[in-house]
Amino acid sequence: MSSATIKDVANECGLSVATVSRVLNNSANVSERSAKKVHEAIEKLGYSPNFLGRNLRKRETNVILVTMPTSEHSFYMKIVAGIQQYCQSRGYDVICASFNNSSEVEVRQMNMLFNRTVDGVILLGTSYSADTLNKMANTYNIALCCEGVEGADVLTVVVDDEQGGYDAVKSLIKLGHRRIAFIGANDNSASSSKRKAGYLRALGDFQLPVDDDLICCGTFEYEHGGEAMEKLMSLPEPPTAVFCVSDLLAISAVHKAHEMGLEAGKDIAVMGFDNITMCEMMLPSVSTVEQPCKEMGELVVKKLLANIAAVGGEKDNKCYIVPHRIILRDSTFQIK
Amino acid sequence: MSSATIKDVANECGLSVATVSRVLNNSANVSERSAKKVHEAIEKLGYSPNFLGRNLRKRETNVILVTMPTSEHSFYMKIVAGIQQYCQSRGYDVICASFNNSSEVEVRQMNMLFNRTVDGVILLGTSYSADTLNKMANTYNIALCCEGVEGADVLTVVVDDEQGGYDAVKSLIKLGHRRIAFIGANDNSASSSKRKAGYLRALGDFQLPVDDDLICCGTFEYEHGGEAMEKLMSLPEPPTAVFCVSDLLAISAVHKAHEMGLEAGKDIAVMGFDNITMCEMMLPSVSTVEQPCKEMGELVVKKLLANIAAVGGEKDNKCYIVPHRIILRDSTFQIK
DNA sequence: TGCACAATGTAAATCGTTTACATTTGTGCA
DNA sequence: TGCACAAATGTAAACGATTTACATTGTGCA
Repeated sequence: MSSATIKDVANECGLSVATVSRVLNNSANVSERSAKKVHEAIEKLGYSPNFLGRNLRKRETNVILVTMPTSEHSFYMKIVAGIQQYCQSRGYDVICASFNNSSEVEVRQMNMLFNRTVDGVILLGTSYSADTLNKMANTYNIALCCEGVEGADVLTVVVDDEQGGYDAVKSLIKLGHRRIAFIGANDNSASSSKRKAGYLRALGDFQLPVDDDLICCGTFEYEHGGEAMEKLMSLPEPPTAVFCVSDLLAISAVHKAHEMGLEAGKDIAVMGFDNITMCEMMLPSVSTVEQPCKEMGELVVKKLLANIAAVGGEKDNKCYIVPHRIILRDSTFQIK
Repeated sequence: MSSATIKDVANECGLSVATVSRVLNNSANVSERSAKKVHEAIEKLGYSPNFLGRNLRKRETNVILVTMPTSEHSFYMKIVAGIQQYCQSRGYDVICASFNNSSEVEVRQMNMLFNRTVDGVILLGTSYSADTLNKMANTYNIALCCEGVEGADVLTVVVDDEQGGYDAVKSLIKLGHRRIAFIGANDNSASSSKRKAGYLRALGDFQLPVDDDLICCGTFEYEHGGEAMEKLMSLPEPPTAVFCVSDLLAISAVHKAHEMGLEAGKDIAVMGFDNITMCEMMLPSVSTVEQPCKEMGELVVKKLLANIAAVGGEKDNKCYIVPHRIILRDSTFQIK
């Protein structure tokens, strides 16, 4: 538990630092006898290599930064778990940083990429424009996950949000619902606006009318779900089902319904998106469109590390679509 | 957005590297005119100092590592938010890493401290023994938060768990409950065992009998809450209230009660600990003992940074107690 | 003019590691 | 035995910044 250097190890075992370094990096051309001596010295001194020195020389850090708008959504942490798992097996470390929805803080954090504190960044949502992202991707290794940016030719891993929205609404229709509301963020969010497009396409496919009163666009904040729900259920002809673009909004809607004396899963069907852990814990449990968080995290970091390893070569800037899945629980029900 | 070096900056503004460095480090004896020129050059080149080079020389990294048993509990992320906020204002960065309840991974992560990749570590729960922690604290800067370790003379920030348990149970007693159960982890967890001690003291103070059938020790896992609840409510004489050592366990208990046809807040009172965001979102909302997460995070990192700054001096290894607060919501009720 | 002092430059050392290149050692074969 | 060649090891520069001793220049004031 000390701070021995490679020099100390070299002295201890009577070899040069170069040889010690070679042993450390499993390079060829080291005799077994020397390797053994080095390992003994390392053991004895409790030596572990200093990352700063190593990385300064190697011009890489083996650290991946994950940035997110807020760290308090368990959805993000699920993705981080997937990223971490894959990184662990590849000798990379993961830094998480949330920029609290402040683009100023986000810029500050991205400096870690520019000054080579980290080898790559995965953005779980961003305030950067497609243009800026494209420029960054030229020089540095970045990737988007969960939340794509229209027009950004950057490595991206997302579910098919439009299809997810479509499938969610279709499943409500299959349950007999005809008057289905939408609660989402505004169209600045790519994911929200695509899920809305899916909602509209499903209505169209099943010859259901689009009623603007049933479409509530606002933010991803918890409060918006309840406010929208209150408005919806006070309509002369309220919906029998609500599709929300996030589980948090759905839970807020369930909550507000309860306050209004309505029971989700009986008086009103509520469907979310993401499948955060809370969905199962809620009473009633919340139906949703599952995003395979862990798999998304693993995939995005796998591709990102491949880009980092591809020194001179062409980088992968494709958009990967991972499969979503409808999960019906107690907050939705069949209309008789 | 390039990777200019301090040399490039020096060339750009026609000054020497030394002067640029002096400006960067706010050292005295630099004319305003030069400082201005340097800043302009920095601006123009988009320069930011290479973290590795700087910190290798300065023997510090300005990074704090926060380790936790799992990243998927929002409770931890609330504390991290507090830590981050304070660090941001002090020019420190925060790394989060969860060791997934594996002491092997935890050891691996702590290497970041030993090889000087980070300046200090805050442990939100640990598998290290008091002995090992004490040894570490001799050479390195570490702190415990939320979960203390008995016998560890290490900087610590916690609530008074015993008193928290006491107050929770006392508040249930004040609501008229006489038969109160306990759901907790086993006594390896300092926090759980202290909260249990508080539970027992409260029963004693109010002359209520201790019934071993009402004491369910297991783990912090979600499942344990439900299992314990099932056992409790199947007793010949079931409790009218349950105190759980975490909100997650409480929510699990509420859930199981529901499955058994019992309504928390009406048929059985349930009280948790922590005040995670989910408490307010649940139906019924969950009564709890609040831990001031953000304040705890700020306090622990403030003290840790002070220790880091105190180069030669004596380190602060005190245990700071922050105030908890009882919050009564819908999952508890007055017995008539 | 000359002295003191502030501002700046020069250049080397340093942090811990990796690595290109140089050197030594060892082995097999003629 | 001696030579060639490979294997093993050593040497020293490099990575990018900071720090420092020392040298130089410029400025104001007595």
